[in-house]
Amino acid sequence: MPPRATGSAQHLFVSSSGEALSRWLEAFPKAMLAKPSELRKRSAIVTRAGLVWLHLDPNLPCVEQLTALRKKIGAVRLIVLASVPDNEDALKLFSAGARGYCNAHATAANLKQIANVVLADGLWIGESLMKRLVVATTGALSHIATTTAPPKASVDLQTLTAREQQVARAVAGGASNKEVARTLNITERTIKAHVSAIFQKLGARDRLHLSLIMNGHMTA
Amino acid sequence: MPPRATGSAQHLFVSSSGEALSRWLEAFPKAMLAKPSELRKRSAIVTRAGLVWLHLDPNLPCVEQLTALRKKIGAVRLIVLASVPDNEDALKLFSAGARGYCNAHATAANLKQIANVVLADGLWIGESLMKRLVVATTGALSHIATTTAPPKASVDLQTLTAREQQVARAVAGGASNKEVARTLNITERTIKAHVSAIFQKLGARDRLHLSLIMNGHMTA
DNA sequence: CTTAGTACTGTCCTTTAGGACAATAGCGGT
DNA sequence: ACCGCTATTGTCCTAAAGGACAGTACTAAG
Repeated sequence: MPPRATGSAQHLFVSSSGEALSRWLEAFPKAMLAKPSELRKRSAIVTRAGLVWLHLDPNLPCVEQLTALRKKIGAVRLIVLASVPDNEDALKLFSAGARGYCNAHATAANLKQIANVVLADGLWIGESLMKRLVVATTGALSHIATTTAPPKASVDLQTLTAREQQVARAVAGGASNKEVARTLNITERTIKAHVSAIFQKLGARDRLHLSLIMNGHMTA
Repeated sequence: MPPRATGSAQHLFVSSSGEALSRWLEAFPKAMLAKPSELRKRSAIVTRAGLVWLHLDPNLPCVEQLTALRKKIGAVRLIVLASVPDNEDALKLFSAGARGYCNAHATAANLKQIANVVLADGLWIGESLMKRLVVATTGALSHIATTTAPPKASVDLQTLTAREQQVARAVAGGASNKEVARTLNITERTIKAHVSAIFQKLGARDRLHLSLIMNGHMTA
């Protein structure tokens, strides 16, 4: 069976606030919204061809939220959106049947990518968690210092020009536009231009997201 | 970036016998074949846009086969094909950096599906293993999670109050003040107060620095 | 020569961030 | 009851950030 296209799938966003982040609707304009409390019985809102996105309430235990939701909607593919991502939570949620776990502030492009993976019966694990899994045994089995080297190289910085990469590194490292401008001996305005281009190419919405992306805490 | 199509990706099958099962070539006619012994240096045969399929030799320890291969080909997406699938092995291999694990006798359609998932940065886990994850409460994965020491040795988050830690993690994860306010159901002004306190305590000068500090990219 | 890409700079404008200064309310300990 | 810590919110203000348009100059490829 060919993987279904993202666009044709039904999407249901479940959030305790009942409202969606703009990026969600940007990714899936025809998505439905609901509060956990609104989902009474086994409402067959979402079929097997769709996805359910659960936006975690940070004030409640995560696993309980998921299991409660599954009792109502049944065994559909479920992706968890966390405003405050946490690796421990992620593992529990996967054990509880989640097929994906990601930052609630992920970009629209990111959400689509995740949807594609999960719709194809894949599992989506964030970069950070994946890295911990990798480090887990490579560190335990052998104390080869090879793990120290590559914390980066996680994004296609290839799409950035040399100058843009230079700026991107500085910004991701915590420099302000003014600082970058001084060190490169060009105008702050120019830095802004580069930064905007970088955002565009990498799909970051601000410098903090850029930092997260370049440091492997978020997929571009 | 849109997920690459399966057909356009490079595929390299690594098998100790040096020959491929017919299904592999049926799925990817243009795939390359190689023995592990033939791959000497860091041959850049397969780029980031491709996939490497490692057919495990049942007579050798699986993790070693994978790590040996990774030393030669670098950090590419790698899928393990096992003639005799084993859940224990699968977990180890995922920890060692595999992005997929499946039966070597999988159908061509299956292989394509797996390729799609992994090429979209997803993770492929077999049905059996997935079931175990769902059932497991204190399985190997959670063991890894708890035993894997924080690779960043978090800062003195102790100095932060519970609420501040909550806010700090959200901010460090890329959320704006407004977003944090909404998820916590309090005013943006209050978030600012917390954020200012966090900066004070951790010695961060802005939210990006806070992110760097909390993610272990900065020692402060 | 023309076209595309890159680097650089400008102005105008809106939104966010973050600090300064201050206030109210709850909670636990002495 | 008083004190200290925490959570909450307020206003005023300055400085960054980031988008919207736009324009010039240089270079490499066609």
